[in-house]
Amino acid sequence: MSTPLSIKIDRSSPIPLYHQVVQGIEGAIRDGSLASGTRLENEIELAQRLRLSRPTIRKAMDDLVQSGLLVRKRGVGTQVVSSQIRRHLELSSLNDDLERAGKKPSTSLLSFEHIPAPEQIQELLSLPKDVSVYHFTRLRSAGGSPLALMENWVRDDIVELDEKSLRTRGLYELLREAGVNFRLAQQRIGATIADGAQAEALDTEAGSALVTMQRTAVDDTGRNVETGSHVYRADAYSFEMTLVQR
Amino acid sequence: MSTPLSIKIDRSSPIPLYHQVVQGIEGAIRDGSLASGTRLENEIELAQRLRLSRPTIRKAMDDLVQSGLLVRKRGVGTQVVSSQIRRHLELSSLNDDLERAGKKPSTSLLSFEHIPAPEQIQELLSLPKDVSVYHFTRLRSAGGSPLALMENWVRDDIVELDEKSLRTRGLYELLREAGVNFRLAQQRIGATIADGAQAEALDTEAGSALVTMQRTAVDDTGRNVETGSHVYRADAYSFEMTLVQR
DNA sequence: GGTATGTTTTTGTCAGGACAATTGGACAAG
DNA sequence: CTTGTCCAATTGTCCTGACAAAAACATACC
Repeated sequence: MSTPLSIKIDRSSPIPLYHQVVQGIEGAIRDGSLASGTRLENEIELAQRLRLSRPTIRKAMDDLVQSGLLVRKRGVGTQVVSSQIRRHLELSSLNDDLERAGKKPSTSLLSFEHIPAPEQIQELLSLPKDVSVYHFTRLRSAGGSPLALMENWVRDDIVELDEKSLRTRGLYELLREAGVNFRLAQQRIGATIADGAQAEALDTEAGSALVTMQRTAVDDTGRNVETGSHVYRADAYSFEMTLVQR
Repeated sequence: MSTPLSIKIDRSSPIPLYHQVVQGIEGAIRDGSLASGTRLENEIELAQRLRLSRPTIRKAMDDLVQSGLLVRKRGVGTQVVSSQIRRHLELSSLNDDLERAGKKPSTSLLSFEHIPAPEQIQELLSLPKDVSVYHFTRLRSAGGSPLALMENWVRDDIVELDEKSLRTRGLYELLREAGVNFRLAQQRIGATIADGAQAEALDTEAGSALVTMQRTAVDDTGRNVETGSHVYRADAYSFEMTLVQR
């Protein structure tokens, strides 16, 4: 019944053992050797076969259940989840999404300023009084057609931004490079109707549907690094996510 | 520096110990005795004080980090995250806001049928050939004003539905009662503009913005139980979520 | 034939211990 | 004053072991 799983464990690797198991199972699911609905070996057997302890296996399983690839049931076993349901909603950026999809994103910088934080932004980012912000708007296109209009505020005591780097690189890429480790983001997704300016920028018509997204991102030290307000052409973008019952 | 935390552990309770710790810390954060940014005691100390093992404490912390209430850093400690973000996390949607404002949601059933599954639905739910579906549309209102138009398909080999119960009870309530344990849901959020029929049902104007959501839900045995397509008035609803970097 | 009642399988919870990796600060060296 | 080095604190990883709880299945009994 249970499918034997071939995973290589490299004990000299710097990658934690449990994560090697995660990668192994993830890979097996992706390349089809673990079909959806298959029952895995039980934890104890798997642990013995890989010469790992049961807690290590369980830690790996926990991660996979959390990311929605496996389903566990006491007394029954662990199954690969239905293949319709898959992946998503990581803390990623539009830029990452597009690159992953193999589309070449391009960005044009519509405005850029370095200013004292407006009151509302100061509150949103919980800024000390003396910290200023970068404020800029960008237009992101993929495959030649405009996709998103993005307005962002970034505190200036963490990273130094300039127009040139924003033209060529993604914001999250730049922040990560500056040593920012994102931990949390809070976002709200809604809808609106394109006004004249938005329609023109996005090469669509006033009155067409737009997806709106506001996001505030927090780094590992608890600072609110960035907040932004984005609009996407609804005919070209939607948010996909997998929710896991805990 | 670290704040001493008073949590009661009841070893005779059926609630797992680690979850009692989760509840305790959650409570302390919510009622303000653990202010945002506070550093917790370190894991070992906390474990000793509560007379629990470190793995148990860690399991609790894992859950709290996952749900976005805590942030950990090796060599440094564990902190309560910014209250700004937390506030958003609690008001999870405008719908909740409405409920909290004392406006009771109500539902009316607009259509109901029990039919063989259309091809597209059969595929979405991975249905065997002989399974039929319930197909119905509902209108959800809050405080007297319409909020959402919901169209759903449910496979008929898991639960028996009728018009009467759908008028008075929520769909998920009915499914849970029938013994369905949800584990996963995949959803897609986008935007559109209201057509004539939608506008009329939602008491708004054609051409106004709507938030769209398609969802497919999976139970603990891996079956796709339900799929639905909902539209919300954008001026009354948005999706709010907290993403956690893993 | 149907209904209890065990029995087995499997995941869930919990303990205690050991060492590794990272961070931040103190302190010394240049 | 800057840079490098070491140390202490703290979380991260991994192990062994044990028992509880739930589910599925087989068996015995009426």
